[in-house]
Amino acid sequence: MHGLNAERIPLHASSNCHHAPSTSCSDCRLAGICLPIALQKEEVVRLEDIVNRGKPVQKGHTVYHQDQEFTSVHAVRVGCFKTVRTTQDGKEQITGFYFPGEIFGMDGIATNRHTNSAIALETGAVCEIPFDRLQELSTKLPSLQRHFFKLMSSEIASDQQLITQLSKNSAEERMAALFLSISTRFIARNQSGLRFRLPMSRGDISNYLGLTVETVSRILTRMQQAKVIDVDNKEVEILSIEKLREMAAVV
Amino acid sequence: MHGLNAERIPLHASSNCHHAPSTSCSDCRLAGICLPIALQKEEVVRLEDIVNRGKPVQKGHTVYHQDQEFTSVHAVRVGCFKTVRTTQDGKEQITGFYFPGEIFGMDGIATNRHTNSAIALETGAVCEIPFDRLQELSTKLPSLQRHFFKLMSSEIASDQQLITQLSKNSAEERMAALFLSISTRFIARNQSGLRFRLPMSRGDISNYLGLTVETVSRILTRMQQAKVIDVDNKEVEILSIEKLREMAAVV
DNA sequence: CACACTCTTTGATCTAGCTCAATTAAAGAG
DNA sequence: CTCTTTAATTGAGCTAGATCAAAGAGTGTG
Repeated sequence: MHGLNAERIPLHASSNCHHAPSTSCSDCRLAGICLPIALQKEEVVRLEDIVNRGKPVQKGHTVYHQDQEFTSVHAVRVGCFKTVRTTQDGKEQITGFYFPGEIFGMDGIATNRHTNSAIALETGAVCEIPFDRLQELSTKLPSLQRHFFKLMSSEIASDQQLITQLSKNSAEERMAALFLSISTRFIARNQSGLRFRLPMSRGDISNYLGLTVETVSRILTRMQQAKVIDVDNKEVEILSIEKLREMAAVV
Repeated sequence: MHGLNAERIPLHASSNCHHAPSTSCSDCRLAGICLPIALQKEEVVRLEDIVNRGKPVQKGHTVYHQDQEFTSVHAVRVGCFKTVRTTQDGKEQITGFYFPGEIFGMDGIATNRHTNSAIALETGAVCEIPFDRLQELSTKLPSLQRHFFKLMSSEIASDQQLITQLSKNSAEERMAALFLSISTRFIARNQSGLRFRLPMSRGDISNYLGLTVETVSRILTRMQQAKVIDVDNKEVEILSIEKLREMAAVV
């Protein structure tokens, strides 16, 4: 990376750029889509108390490793992360991409060990939320408990959506659906849903969607020829969201 | 169905067959693998209080429909259930099979609507656990809260395992892994893990694994020729669990 | 207990997406 | 800025599993 991408970035809470991570949940610009969304002002203060805010993570570095002891869940502060599961015979499967405000790492709760590794797709930062303290706090703040149940349930729903995609949809449909999902998530953070930079490589996309890099590349050119999107390396412009929706044959 | 299968069945709590569902969680023969497992004796009593026990469900009937309001999670008492997600364009995907003692229906928590339908594969029964009361009770019984987080986390882990299977494994590997999983679950209920009756049709298996019926059928005959399993319609005998494990190339 | 389903198996063929191979473009490193 | 490495594209075949077709086995019904 020769320079910082204007969209993402700041690594130090001390930065005074308007995009800089805040030092508290209350005034974090992601409050509206992250954990605090479910809480009252005075409750957020108690949450802040247990959150370890804004740990920087370099591109390609892991937040936690598969099989490592599970202690915390994480919220994306800056950047984009992927969770990867490695099988006994060495195959790797990306199980999710996580954008700012989204929570990841809930896979380890059942066994107390992570079943995935979490890796930064670009230099970014995460907030760490120790799970035992979160659990304790949840018994006192029913809305937090409810929110967490919901979060895990959403994770289940989105995993099942991917299952359906992998099982029933064509390569083109999967790609269209992924672009729509990414677009939606940019919009949730008040960024353009029609023009954005993909944080992940072609390899990541193909792995996640159960395809090969070659197929992904070919479908991108095909979509470009069909004037559905315009792709220049990682820069994507959606030219026709309607066509994209048609292609996605939504799940 | 001309008669009752010796393995599953009894529909009325009043039955005095030793397989009959009990009228309380405490003396349910599934207590060791169902919800009560996480609780103290006196806590189970409070759980019993909110559980609506042993509702019978006829083969092919649904416990709840996709898009229907979510109010309860369910535990399998007798029989086997599948959860099915129907996409906007009419494709169906089975997202899970559930055996006695297992909990299903947690997909609806996030949106308050079910994202799946749950259908009985054979005549059976479920215990209904109203989620609002469960949530309330969870704030008072931390071990119940913890257990529920774990349950949802397991659901996430098993969905991600299926994702990996669909994305990276061959038809044969998927089938082997499914048989291993079913075997393990029979063992958990103190039934034979080497000889059992499949509760689901070839169509269900193929749908779940992202294959066609024809492929499933062909692989079954191939496995039989290789003396890995012996299949007679729905009756399965595992002849070599080692070979099966090799084939599964475990995820 | 015969009829009408539905489910399962088997065979023949086809194709979406994979594999292999080579080229071009981007990103770091010195 | 040049060099090296890694990522992305494009092309030419190949193959696992799909599709199409038909026969055989189960299951339930009047």
